[in-house]
Amino acid sequence: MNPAPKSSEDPTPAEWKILSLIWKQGACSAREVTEALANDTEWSTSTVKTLLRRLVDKGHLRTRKVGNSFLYSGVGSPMRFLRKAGDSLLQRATGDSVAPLLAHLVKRSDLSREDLDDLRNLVDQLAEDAK
Amino acid sequence: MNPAPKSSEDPTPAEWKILSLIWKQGACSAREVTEALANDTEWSTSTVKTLLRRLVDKGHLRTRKVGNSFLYSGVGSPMRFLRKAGDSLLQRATGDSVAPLLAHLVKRSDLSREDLDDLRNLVDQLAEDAK
DNA sequence: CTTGGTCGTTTACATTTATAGATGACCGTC
DNA sequence: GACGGTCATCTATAAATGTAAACGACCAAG
Repeated sequence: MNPAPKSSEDPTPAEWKILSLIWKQGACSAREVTEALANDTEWSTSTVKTLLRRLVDKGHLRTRKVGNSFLYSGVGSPMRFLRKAGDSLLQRATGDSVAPLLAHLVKRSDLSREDLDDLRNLVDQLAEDAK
Repeated sequence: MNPAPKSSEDPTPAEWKILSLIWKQGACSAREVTEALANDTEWSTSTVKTLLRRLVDKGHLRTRKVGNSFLYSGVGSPMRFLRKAGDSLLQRATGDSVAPLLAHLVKRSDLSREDLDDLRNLVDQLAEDAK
């Protein structure tokens, strides 16, 4: 069925950096990735290209030939990855720390008023169900 | 001055597993850790001990001699680690995906009614401030 | 058509991580 | 006071990760 994602290995931290950049920017060339990352990192173009290749190998990115070079774009929805990462974060939290952790995340998230409304509705409903 | 926590390096995935276990169980002996992890993993006692040692080296665990063996317990508050992990999770999310991600986490968290109340208050206050 | 730049690919290597066997100290027991 | 079990430590090794130089194809400018 599925195009056999080959090995569904998790991205490494360095790979995450590139992957999330591409989620944010949309499809990018290797050069664009290198430049966009120049703020945080010192990665050489070779390094970036290696990481990109590994992400393609792992099935997280796909390429599209454009002129002489490639455009790299994400495969599958970011949410799939984020959920997985979020779940493992929760697994690390003990019962006592999970509520403060969520509070921290909500504060840091800078949500819009609509998002906050949605979230409140969700919380209300959960509280209802828990009754 | 300080016993030089040496390198405050982040735990690796395998180390996280042990670290969170110890947060949940409180201080544990190497044997207890091995047994508690026997559900998920196939780690030999040697492997567990290596991981424990590395966590001590990195300054994430401290030991206390008890009889012939050691008790390992966490150093510093779990929240410090969780916040850091949470922040990097958020950094991976694009603006569009952060609200659904939080919703997912809140749903998965199985919060108590009190926790839900607290969370709603937080959301209310944030909505207020955002006005 | 040679030069210089840009690309992707190949290969390389040091470090870190995962995983565990071997070793030697210690302790209770027969 | 030798024996069997339990610990922690030391040593070992394969795999993953981070980092990048070297190489060869391609193309635009002189």
